[in-house]
Amino acid sequence: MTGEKNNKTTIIPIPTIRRLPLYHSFLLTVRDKENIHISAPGIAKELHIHPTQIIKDFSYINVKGRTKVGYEIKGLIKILEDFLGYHILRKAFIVGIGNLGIALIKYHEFNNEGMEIIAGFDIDSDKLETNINNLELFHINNFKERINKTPIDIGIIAVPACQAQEIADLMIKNGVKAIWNFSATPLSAPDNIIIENTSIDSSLAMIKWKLHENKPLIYKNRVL
Amino acid sequence: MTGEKNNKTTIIPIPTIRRLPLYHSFLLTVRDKENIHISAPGIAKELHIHPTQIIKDFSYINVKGRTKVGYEIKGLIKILEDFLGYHILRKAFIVGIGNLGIALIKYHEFNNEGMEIIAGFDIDSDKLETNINNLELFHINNFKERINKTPIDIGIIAVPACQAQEIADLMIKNGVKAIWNFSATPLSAPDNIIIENTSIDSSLAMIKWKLHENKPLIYKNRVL
DNA sequence: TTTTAATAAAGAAATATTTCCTTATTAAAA
DNA sequence: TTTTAATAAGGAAATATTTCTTTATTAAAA
Ligand SMILES: NC(=O)c1ccc[n+]([C@@H]2O[C@H](COP(=O)([O-])OP(=O)(O)OC[C@H]3O[C@@H](n4cnc5c(N)ncnc54)[C@H](O)[C@@H]3O)[C@@H](O)[C@H]2O)c1
Ligand SMILES: NC(=O)c1ccc[n+]([C@@H]2O[C@H](COP(=O)([O-])OP(=O)(O)OC[C@H]3O[C@@H](n4cnc5c(N)ncnc54)[C@H](O)[C@@H]3O)[C@@H](O)[C@H]2O)c1
Repeated sequence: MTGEKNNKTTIIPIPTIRRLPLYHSFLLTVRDKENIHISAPGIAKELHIHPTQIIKDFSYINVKGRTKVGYEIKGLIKILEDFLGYHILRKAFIVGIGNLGIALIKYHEFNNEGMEIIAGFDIDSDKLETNINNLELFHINNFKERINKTPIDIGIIAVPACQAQEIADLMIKNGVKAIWNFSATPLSAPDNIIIENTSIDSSLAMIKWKLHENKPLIYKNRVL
Repeated sequence: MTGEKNNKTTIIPIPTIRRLPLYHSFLLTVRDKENIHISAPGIAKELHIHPTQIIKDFSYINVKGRTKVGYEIKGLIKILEDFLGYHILRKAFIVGIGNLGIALIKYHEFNNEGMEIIAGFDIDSDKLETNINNLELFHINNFKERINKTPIDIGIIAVPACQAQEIADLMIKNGVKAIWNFSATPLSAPDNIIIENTSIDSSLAMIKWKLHENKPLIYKNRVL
């Protein structure tokens, strides 16, 4: 949340945090191209984010650019990765080895972004037979036992909406610090538990509403 | 974007739109339970959204509650579905029949939320052999031909980041109105094209940053 | 019937976030 | 070398969003 600037503590806006991985991803695509530097307007053109927004975002994480030149690409990538903790590998369990669960397990990029899924759980024994990246799969009844053996930080929920709260409670009871919820139902949790709702259905709602209204956004350039 | 209130046009905040499907999903879980009504504080307790926020959100779509009683659940569900256009089925193509693409194709709930995926495309011919829900699969080279035969509103991008812009350009050139982008790279598009970036990686970044900072949110109750 | 307490509504205030404006810097062009 | 134009930076302003406060309503309790 905080970044030091001189001595003052500045508060980093949540939307800024959400944009940082976008910058990171974009910068990877321009690294090793002809230029060593990229300017805010240069990024803005591709990402449809206002250039001063980009400069502000970078200033929150104490990144300074050079006038007339911009930002050094590789250095910026490094700073973003450090800030976002890509080099600190957090252990995770995933519950729900369904369609989405399998996609998440197979997505290797998470390892580069600092999350390692080390076990999967399902209530359906048939699902435990499948081999996905050699991931260890267990029945949900074994959750407590496994987490006691290997404590984890992140619990990923990919079960149907009606089961999500139950699994969340199980995770919280067993010391999970952060819950990543892919079900459409928001979860109840104590304030000390980090909850991230990735609601794919909310995204669809946004698209459908924009199609229906067919009006420009209030903040034209807002990407997230 | 707009809701009529008396004669004045009110602007609906984007975060409100994103919360509406969460209310909808939650209300489904309490429908057919003992109570006919639910109050804003009642919803707030489960969803960790401030009760006055909920009342405000509902007021934007002209939903009125009854003092001491709250909101009639079934009627509210209906209004939300109408507002979000769940009953208007929009046609969609999906490009990228990989791990995530398959999960999205298999997710039947989209049909209830007003989106029907009617064809899939990939560059890898092997992928076109797989049978997923009997969906018609084509080589990406046939995109233009297929869209001319059956115009669609929504193009879903589930290809690797480096290919995403190319596919977006193809979609735009062929009249797609809205692009739903699951790749980590934000896309460039003319202003009249609706772009929705569902950045799963941004969500992870948020979790990792909160784990690292271990500080409360500024807006405590913010769920999206 | 009267009182109490829970609630919605509406507007005000507080807070958060983006965009604008002005200045300073500096690479590249003249 | 001097000028020009592109850019970053920092603060101000504008805008957006959430939260608070007050008031009115009404179901339930007394
Ligand atoms: N697939 C998608 O593209 C998609 C899109 C939007 C939202 N979602 C959400 O993601 C979640 C998962 O979706 P899906 O398509 O993978 O569903 P799915 O039905 O394919 O998989 C759900 C899995 O959870 C398991 N499960 C159910 N109850 C369980 C329990 N108590 N403990 C452990 N495992 C349990 C099931 O056996 C199944 O394997 C759902 O909440 C869905 O709404 C998915
Ligand atoms: N799987 C996940 O859980 C996950 C998580 C976060 C982000 N993503 C993003 O979603 C996207 C898809 O991820 P995935 O895991 O399904 O990857 P994947 O590699 O499994 O699938 C990608 C598919 O796209 C196809 N493809 C490549 N170039 C193409 C082209 N030009 N035209 C048509 N098809 C083409 C490939 O043949 C492949 O089938 C990626 O951008 C990824 O970053 C996925």
